[in-house]
Amino acid sequence: MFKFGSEINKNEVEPKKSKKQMAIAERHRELILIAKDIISAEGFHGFTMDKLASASGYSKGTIYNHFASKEDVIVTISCEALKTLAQMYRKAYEFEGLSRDKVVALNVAYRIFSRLEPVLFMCVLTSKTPWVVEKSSAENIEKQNLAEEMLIEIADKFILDAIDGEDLKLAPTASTDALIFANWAVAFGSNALLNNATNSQCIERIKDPYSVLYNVNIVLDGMNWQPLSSRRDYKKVWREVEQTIFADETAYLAQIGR
Amino acid sequence: MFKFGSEINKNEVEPKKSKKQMAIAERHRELILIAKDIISAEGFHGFTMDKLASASGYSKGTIYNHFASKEDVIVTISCEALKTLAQMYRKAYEFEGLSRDKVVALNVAYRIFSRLEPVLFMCVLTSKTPWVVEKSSAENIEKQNLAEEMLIEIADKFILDAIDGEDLKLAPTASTDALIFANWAVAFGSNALLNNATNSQCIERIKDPYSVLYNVNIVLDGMNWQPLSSRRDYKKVWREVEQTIFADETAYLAQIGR
DNA sequence: ACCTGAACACCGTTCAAGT
DNA sequence: ACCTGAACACCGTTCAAGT
Repeated sequence: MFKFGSEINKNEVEPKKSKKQMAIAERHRELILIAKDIISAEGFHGFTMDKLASASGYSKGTIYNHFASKEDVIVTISCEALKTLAQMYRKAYEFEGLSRDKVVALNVAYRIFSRLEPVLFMCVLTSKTPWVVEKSSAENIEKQNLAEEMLIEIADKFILDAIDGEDLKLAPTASTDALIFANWAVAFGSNALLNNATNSQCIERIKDPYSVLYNVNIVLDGMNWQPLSSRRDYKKVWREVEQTIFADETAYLAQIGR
Repeated sequence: MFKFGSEINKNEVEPKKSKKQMAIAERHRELILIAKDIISAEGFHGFTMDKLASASGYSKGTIYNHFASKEDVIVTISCEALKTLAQMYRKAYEFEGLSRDKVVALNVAYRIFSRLEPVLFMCVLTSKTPWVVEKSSAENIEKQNLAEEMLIEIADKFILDAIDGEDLKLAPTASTDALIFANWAVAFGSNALLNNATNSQCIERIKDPYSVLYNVNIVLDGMNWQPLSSRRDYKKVWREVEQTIFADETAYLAQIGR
């Protein structure tokens, strides 16, 4: 099972740290987890810097040594969320199957992530909002971009493999970036709209578990990524992915009924 | 030229109002416009209820007679934004051309809207965020849903026409809702990611004016909406739409360089 | 019935003093 | 060098008093 936080700061290139620095890094990890818990329990409005201070046992001054502002905490969580997502993408890449099956696995990963960790997903969404962007440090926004780049790099592998295996042909005017962007846009859009599905009827009617797959199929068919959805049962692939590489997560989600 | 606010409250079904009620409705319109201006000038953090009060000349108590909370103001702006967008969609529907050309027009409308009125677009995006949802009145969220339904209703016409004209075949397992959702997801996702394009490289490389069209083409090709993008120059259609029905808006955007 | 603005409570942020 | 928490400023929200 993927656990948010297990990797926080671990994969950063930071040569030889002093004991002090190690302790600070450890505290950083701790604070992010506590912040996430507060948001889970009390919502974004219930999350205050005071609560983060008292729940962690550190003073407010120390909290502000770690984060430039309240919004900075959200961006930091979002960064870590993207790293967790990257791990899941890497696992999706390991799925044994056709190149297009792997993309299905990628989208299963994204969908599971957004349901398994709604708060993290919301932090990512909220980080795209002026309310957060306006007040977060340039340095942290840069980190966020790097985390996004990392995801794009992984996504690139899926596409390059497909081109290598001749399941996909790049139009002379297109680039892999364009394809990644199309995928990203539809995945981000679908999940953002679905997770917020308050009670809009259109979305209500569409809330079946495969609606994301449906959108993905349209996009991949549009790219002419072989085999087309008319010639292969990608619902079955979706289920296979859920039951093999993401079996634990799927079982857990079924158990808590989300 | 589409002007946000010109239609505020005008198309609501509200039978015979007293003079007092008319005045209140008028003030409502006024407040929304002022709120938007403050956000434009000073950002979402610069927007405070105090400023809305003093800029409008009304007391805070009166402001709170109109809006349940600060977040409620954002949702209200978002609602009105969706109504403005609906007008633009209706105009796109009038574009003379193939059924698929009209969908291109729809997406030109959306793209123009998001550039012409970035603040409104951000209000729509921000309204999908827990920060706002948590604190807005149920009644207002309902209004937001109705505004979305209205957009969906318009979008439905584009699809039904295409089915009528046999440019598009509905798969037995699919529904028009599913197609609308796919379109909506890719449009929302593309524009959200593009408008926030801080400096992510993938997005940077892709920031040409037709990247939304590119995604739309993929989606419509995936639906097998005739004629396919390989058989028709939709860039040309996109430009035609810009230069005919949205000529004023396009000229204005070029002038201010956005 | 509607409007007002002083008053309140809460929370983000800072910084002088402490270790 | 890092930590503390009292103090400050600001802002969302309310409500008794006024018209």
